[in-house]
Amino acid sequence: MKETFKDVPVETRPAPAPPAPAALAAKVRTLAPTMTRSMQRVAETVASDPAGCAALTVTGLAERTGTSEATVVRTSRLLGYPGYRDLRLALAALAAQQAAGGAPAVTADIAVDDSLVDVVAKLAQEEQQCLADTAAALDVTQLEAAVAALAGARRIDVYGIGASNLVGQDLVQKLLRIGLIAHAHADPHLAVTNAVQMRTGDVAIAITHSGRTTDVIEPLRVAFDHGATTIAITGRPDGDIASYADHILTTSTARESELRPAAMSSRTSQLLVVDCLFIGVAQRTYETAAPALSASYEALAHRHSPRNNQR
Amino acid sequence: MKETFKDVPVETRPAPAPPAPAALAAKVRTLAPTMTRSMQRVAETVASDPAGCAALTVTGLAERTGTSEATVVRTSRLLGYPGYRDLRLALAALAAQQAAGGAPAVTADIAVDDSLVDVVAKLAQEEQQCLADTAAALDVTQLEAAVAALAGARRIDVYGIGASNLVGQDLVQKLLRIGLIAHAHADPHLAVTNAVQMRTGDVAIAITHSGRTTDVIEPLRVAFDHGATTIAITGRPDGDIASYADHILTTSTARESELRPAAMSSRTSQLLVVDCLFIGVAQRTYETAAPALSASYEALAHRHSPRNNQR
DNA sequence: GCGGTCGATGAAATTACTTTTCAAGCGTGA
DNA sequence: TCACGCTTGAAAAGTAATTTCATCGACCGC
Repeated sequence: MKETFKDVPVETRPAPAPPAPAALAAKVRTLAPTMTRSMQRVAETVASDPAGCAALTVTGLAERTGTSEATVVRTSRLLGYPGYRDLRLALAALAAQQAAGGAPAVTADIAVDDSLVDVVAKLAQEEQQCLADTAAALDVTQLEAAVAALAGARRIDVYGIGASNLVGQDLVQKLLRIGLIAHAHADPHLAVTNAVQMRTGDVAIAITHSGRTTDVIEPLRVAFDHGATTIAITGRPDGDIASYADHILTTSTARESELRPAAMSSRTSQLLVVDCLFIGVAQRTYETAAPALSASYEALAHRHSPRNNQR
Repeated sequence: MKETFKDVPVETRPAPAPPAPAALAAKVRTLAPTMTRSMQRVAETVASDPAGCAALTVTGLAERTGTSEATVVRTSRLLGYPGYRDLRLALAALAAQQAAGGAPAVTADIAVDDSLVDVVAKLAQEEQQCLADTAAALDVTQLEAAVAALAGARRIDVYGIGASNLVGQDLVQKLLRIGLIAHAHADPHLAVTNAVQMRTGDVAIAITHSGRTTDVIEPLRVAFDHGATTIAITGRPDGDIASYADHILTTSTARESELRPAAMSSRTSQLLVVDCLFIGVAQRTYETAAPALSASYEALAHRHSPRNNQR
């Protein structure tokens, strides 16, 4: 593990510094005059194409520069490294830095003629931003209240339409896993019909990005009127839905473009909120949640083909 | 753009993928389950301290991880590098990138007694990481092929169970919006029944995190046998499902804790992949997709309560 | 101009590191 | 319990890096 501190050769240069990472080009220029011709060739090659040289062995680089291995090693020493091996590592690092610096953050909208590589990068970037925004904007007090209500709920109904319905189903799947009684409703009529049954001690959750989806507001209102605790997960805390929600969890809204419907970012945001709700509830009902979680995991085991899988 | 040709003749690896620079952490997590214990130790060490490991020789790293040189080399291979030497270079590059990027990203597991503030922060952080990992590890070539298949598909069937089913539904909702014919199947029997109808020109997509969910593999196999183009979205590209998939899109795997089932990160990852697929398809069918998108938006307008709505 | 000295240089020897091989160990399922 | 197969590290084999050393050529004094 110790580094080789072999006799520092003739090294009269002022290079007591640890091997430089990015200052390599500068060092080459500084030291060039003191170098012999062959060494200059090596140094120059290395400085002009770090990435390419990093892929080469001593022999390879010697060949490419038309010199010998010994010369390459000597040059490495002169540049401040213990040997070529270390110069090579520094070269790889430098190349990575250059590559990273060269690729500026992608913030532009996704365009029709973007390459798939760009699409992947931009989508990931935007969804990450969306998560960060959501986390920052989430009102923990409201979340706390919502979690408390859920943890003690006799029955939980979730209303959502379209993409929001999927989020609702996700939440319901999770809640069921920890032994709570939850239902997701997609059909507005059935949702209202069921909402009539809700009463104090029950919890109704409405998920709507716009905060104005009547098909979702209506059942929440009914549940609210019947005394259930109501929670709204929406991007518009000032929307119509606010009137009937005891607790409001705000999701973030990213700008949407033609190709990127708002559904995408709202979904990401909603899912984070839903996950937070779930974890919060699981924490508060840990005594029953933990065994329920492992039980549901066990129950699924036979659904997988048996394979060698040590873990 | 110049590559070293020296390793071309060897090529015993079925992995034409060039060793990834930044996707290393993601790769470690994705492949961790398939690794043996000692290899996991090595992979973990390497992923958690690239800079430190880059300074070590095989022997040094073997010592540090309490394993042997052979194991280190084996791990390097598994991660997609020709040998340790190249892994080391990648490590140096990664360290440089990290140093430049700055963000160290501390991620502790979510604990039972974490406050909700912590829960929100940790969840957001983990899901962001998951997105970044997925984007880094996604094989764009495979994605390209999958998009091409979808864009020209006569009919698209999506198979998924549980949380993966929701992802499938999300994809289907989006595809329907741009005028494609898509169905999501949750019932395994119906899925197989429908899969029998598939033929050349149709596309079947299976979504399973484990890659071993028989209820999902079976319909994909049937569709595959009937000549449909098959796509697998899975966290285990080496799973059973690979045999019946023309194109494999790999999702990333975050470590799961008791409170945070794998379903959470796999869902995030799957959704990103699905979004990429969708955008890709929308780009390629822009002529028809754009009007379809605005049409579906218009159609929903009356479902919202009329309100002053600036946007 | 000639011989000597000295630095530069690469070939070859040496050493350090990497990779491969192989047999022992260990868990698993019959 | 045994046999099988996978995991694993020790050591052999191989490869790359470093050092040594002899050669070469240039410069300089004689």
